[in-house]
Amino acid sequence: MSSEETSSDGSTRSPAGVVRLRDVALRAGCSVATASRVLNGNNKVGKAERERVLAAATQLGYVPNSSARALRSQSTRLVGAIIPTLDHAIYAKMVDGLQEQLSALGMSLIINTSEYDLEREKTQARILVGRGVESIVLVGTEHDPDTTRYLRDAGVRQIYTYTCVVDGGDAAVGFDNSAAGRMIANYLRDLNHERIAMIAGVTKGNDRARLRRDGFLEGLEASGLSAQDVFVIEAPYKIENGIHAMQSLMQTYPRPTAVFCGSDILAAGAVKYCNSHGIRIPGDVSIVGFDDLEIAELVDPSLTTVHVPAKQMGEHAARMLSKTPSEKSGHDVHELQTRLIVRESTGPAPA
Amino acid sequence: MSSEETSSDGSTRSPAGVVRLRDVALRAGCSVATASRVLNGNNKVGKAERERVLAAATQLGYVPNSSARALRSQSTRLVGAIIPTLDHAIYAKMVDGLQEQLSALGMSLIINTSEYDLEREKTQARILVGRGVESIVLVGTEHDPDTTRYLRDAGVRQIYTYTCVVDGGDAAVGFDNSAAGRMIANYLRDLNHERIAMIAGVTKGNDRARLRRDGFLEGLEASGLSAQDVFVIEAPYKIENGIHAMQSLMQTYPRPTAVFCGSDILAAGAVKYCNSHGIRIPGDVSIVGFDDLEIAELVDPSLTTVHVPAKQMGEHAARMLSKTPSEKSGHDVHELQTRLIVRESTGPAPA
DNA sequence: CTGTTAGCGCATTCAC
DNA sequence: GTGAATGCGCTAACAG
Repeated sequence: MSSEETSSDGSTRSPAGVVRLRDVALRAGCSVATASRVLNGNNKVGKAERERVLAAATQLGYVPNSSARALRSQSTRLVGAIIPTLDHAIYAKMVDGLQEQLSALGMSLIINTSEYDLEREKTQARILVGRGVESIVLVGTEHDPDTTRYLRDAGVRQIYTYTCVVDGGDAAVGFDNSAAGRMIANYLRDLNHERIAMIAGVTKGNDRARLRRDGFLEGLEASGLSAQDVFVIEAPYKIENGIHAMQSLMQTYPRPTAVFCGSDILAAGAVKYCNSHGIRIPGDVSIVGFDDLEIAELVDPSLTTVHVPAKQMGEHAARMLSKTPSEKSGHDVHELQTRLIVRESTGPAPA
Repeated sequence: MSSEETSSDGSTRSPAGVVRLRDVALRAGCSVATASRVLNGNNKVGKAERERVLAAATQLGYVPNSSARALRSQSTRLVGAIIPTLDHAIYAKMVDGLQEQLSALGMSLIINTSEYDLEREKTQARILVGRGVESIVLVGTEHDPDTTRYLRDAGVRQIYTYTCVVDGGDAAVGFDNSAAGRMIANYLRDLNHERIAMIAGVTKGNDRARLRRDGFLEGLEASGLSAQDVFVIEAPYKIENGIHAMQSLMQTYPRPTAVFCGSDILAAGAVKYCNSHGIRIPGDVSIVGFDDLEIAELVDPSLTTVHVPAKQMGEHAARMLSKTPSEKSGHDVHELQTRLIVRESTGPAPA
């Protein structure tokens, strides 16, 4: 049995009605090679021939088979991204920007989620390599050494995001988490807070959370406060965790007068706890978030937080990817600026 | 020049360090055909041979080249999704669930965004077909006829989400937007509200927004209220739009005592407006949202809203995709249940 | 400028 | 059961 059918107009088509390059060439009266050249913008083709090919392609609605193209040319224009989860606006925004730019640059994006698990990340990386991605966008600098090595061996470019540290990767676009932490430390100290606590994200396998915390503690030390006295609770980025962590903190003695949260999500939970327990913000306690998500403006009082340009980060990563690595000599780091957004949730330490 | 290198152990590898099936076969001491059979679960292979192949594959870290596999087998195990934007939790959650299940089922996901533009959606669909996706997940039932026809001609399955209406598609997983609208109408009427308004999403090109509105108006009519008297404002799902729309509504006379918002985002804006203008919720006005996002619980007062099982929707879509269409006779619709979540933002109409 | 030729890596038919 | 041979659709080298 033949896998082809001969339709009434004499052309030969695949069963699914998919138009192949051969069909275009047939209609244009040239060889597939010529048709291929035209469709790939190769200049060395006669004007008349070129026009006929273009016309045929349009009329037939030709769409190149990217599997074949990829197999042959070793170029897929495919990029992969492995992020912790899409169910967190800070990552969804980044991916949104990444996708948008990539699409404009003629590349496609395959996404996978790791659920903050470096093991899972490794598995997903292998899958993406199998899919033929030429680059891979990862979150943060900390990864399983196997992952990094594997990707390097496979010739896949690694772009780290939300960080400025390239380490084993090829490029990074993000911001200085440690400096952001220090900035908050200074801000709270300038408001005369002395009893300060932090609700951090889980630092295991998460360098962003760790650097934020460390930078914060460093900043406090530098201002004459002992980091020993700073109570730090770690919790996954969920509202309930913010609530419970704040509850724990409010039961310590002496109570902190300021709490820095590693994410607006945690901060929103903290605010919720205070509101429902008669703890005034910022009268009794000041709360600082991180990320500047929509919720920062919606909670009452609105959150003082650190703005993270997530979408721009994704867009910039896409642009980095569109450049061939050779254009860039060695490691390529692009630092974006975070900035403190002062709203209603912070104030001077109570007298 | 050869494109291969002979490494010290005598095996032949591609320059990029990628392991091919040939390498596995070589190490296992069999032909590529046998290796292929083993790796594809073909039964007709001797036990000893099978074990050796499996071992070799593991040791070498073999990952099949999916371009080659796709080209040969005409099966890519690739699915595409076109959603309005990732910068809206309701879609990000769905994609999160979709991706997770797809990954577990050995399929990969390419995402594209349309920004609520049906023209853009058409373009993205062509790109995805070129990428070889076997199915495509779309949001809603309303699409450019060209898109629908094109996908059908290309043999690509269309799964619609957030809706129960298949129309030109092959399957749908979602909920009854119209029924949800009616449910809210009944709920507000039971609370004795008579002056009722709505802040809807943009209905052009968005059947979900339109059905929600129409169902709501139908429900009000059925309860004896004239839809003529119901003021409806349309606005994109942005907080500021919720603020401005609420401002407009509060300047009408007589003021509505209840406002149904087509999204929690709009509702959150509405709440924010009221809070900053001394309008009591629900004392002066009741507000109902839609989606049940995290913000619904964070705003003060917390939002009465309609719960939409976005993540489950994505998960279910993935499962539908894993079944071959032939297993399902014709159109396949899966309806998920929405439910009313009553919180603090609603109460009886003021006397 | 254009056509002919030769694979990319893999699954699969056909012999054995 | 197993291996050799074939070609999926396309691009790139090589002739002409």
